[in-house]
Amino acid sequence: MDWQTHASISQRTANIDLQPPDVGPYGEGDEEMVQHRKISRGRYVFHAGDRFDGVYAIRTGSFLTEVGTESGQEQVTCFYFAGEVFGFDGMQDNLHRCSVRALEDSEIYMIPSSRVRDPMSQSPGLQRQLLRYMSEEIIRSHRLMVMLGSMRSEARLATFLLDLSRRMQARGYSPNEFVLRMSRGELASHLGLTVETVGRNFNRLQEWGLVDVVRKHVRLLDMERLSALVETGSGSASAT
Amino acid sequence: MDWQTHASISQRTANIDLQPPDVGPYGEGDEEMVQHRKISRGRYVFHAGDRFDGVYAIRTGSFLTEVGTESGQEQVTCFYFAGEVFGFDGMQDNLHRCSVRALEDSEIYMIPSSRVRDPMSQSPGLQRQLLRYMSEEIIRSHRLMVMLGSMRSEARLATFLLDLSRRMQARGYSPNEFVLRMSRGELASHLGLTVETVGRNFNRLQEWGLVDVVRKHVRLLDMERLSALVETGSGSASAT
DNA sequence: CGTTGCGTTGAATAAGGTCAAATAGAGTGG
DNA sequence: CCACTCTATTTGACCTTATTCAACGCAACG
Repeated sequence: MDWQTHASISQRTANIDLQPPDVGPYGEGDEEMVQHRKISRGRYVFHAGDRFDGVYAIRTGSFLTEVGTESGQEQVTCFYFAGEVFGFDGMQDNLHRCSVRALEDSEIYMIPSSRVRDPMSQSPGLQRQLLRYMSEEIIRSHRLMVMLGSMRSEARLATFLLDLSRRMQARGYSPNEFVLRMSRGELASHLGLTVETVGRNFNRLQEWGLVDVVRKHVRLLDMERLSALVETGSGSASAT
Repeated sequence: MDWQTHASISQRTANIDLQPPDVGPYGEGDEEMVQHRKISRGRYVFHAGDRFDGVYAIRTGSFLTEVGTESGQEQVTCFYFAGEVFGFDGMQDNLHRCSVRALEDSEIYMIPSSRVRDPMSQSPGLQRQLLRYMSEEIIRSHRLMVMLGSMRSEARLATFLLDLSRRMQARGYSPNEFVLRMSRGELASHLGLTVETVGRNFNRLQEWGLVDVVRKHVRLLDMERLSALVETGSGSASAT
């Protein structure tokens, strides 16, 4: 393991900051023991079954979590991007229940379990931030459940694109134009669809003039109608 | 609001205890400020949009959370039973994002946000317990996403029944025989299916000899094959 | 070039949804 | 206790949607 210890985390990349205009994930005081690590594309941060050592904050890059369906195949549950934090699933009983894989060459910090767990050894800032991130993850998964449960395929894809757009904007990037870091297969798994259906739906959204898709490059042309599609479930009908 | 203040929480009901054989949700020391409240069937603990005041531990009864799909209809995301804790979704920005409704006459404790958030004002026991519950909720929602994403209807129902069985057992009840607290409609919403499909699948599982269902009363006859159904997705084929 | 991994396209199929009607309980008042 | 009502649940016929399975296209790369 190529862990390094850093005295400061102030070197984190420019336009990437945490969503809440707050303290940052590491408190202000003692950053001595925060560890820093590079992960190259396709490599795992941890696997399901691994011991929980701490949670991870993404400095650059992006990741996905997959959960084994016990019948062999893995399903993608979440994506995480720079500035976000993952690994909370291991706190239940010191064992990770999902695997986390890098979608591209990335850099992360680990916040050791001792600092996560022991209220005395941590700054109030860190404590509050972690609770916020966990809460956010719970909210997001509730939303995803609604999506998977009651929406049809185009609406699922539209929801995903809008969520991505929001997160991109929060990170200081354009909300209208971005590059998908994941493959069609990973996306399909995440949305609970097949690759074919995802592809066909990209086509359909393009035909309707809502998006412009070239391979992994996506441009959102009509956020208005994209949102309407999510809410009403209606297709090409103009819902202004 | 019919809140009452109790000096002790030792009066909690007999065979209901927290899953981890641990300290209990309130630490050991200062229980002075833990508040106790009755909620009758159909009433809400809080609605989406309400201010976050704290998290809630269930003393008796059961609850469900619903999330609005912005197109009017609500979808059931989770069920909670005695001994479990809910309300973490509000910690993100002091606003609840889902509503929680009592499935039967129930009793809950509130743990105020001040005690949840401020690491200095709380016992280490409470702190660790809350993190555990949040972690558990994250794990559970990942499982649910897998279920909603990649399983077909019978497998979803089977998964739900097995999860329920596990939770019943954890609370000291029979894992093979229990009463569903929720309506078919609520269950269908939770599983991302229609009431008709849920009903038909109960029939199918009964025809296959896996369960015995009479209205809300459920008996699991063959956990073995029920699990196999989840894992393989195979139907009536004997998969021993 | 040929190969390999991804992504797209098309036709057939099956799973689940939709709609409408029948049935069964639970609650109410006589 | 019985009729009546209201709601929840079940059943059946039909239809929409997404999957399945197969073939094809297209870059990237040796």
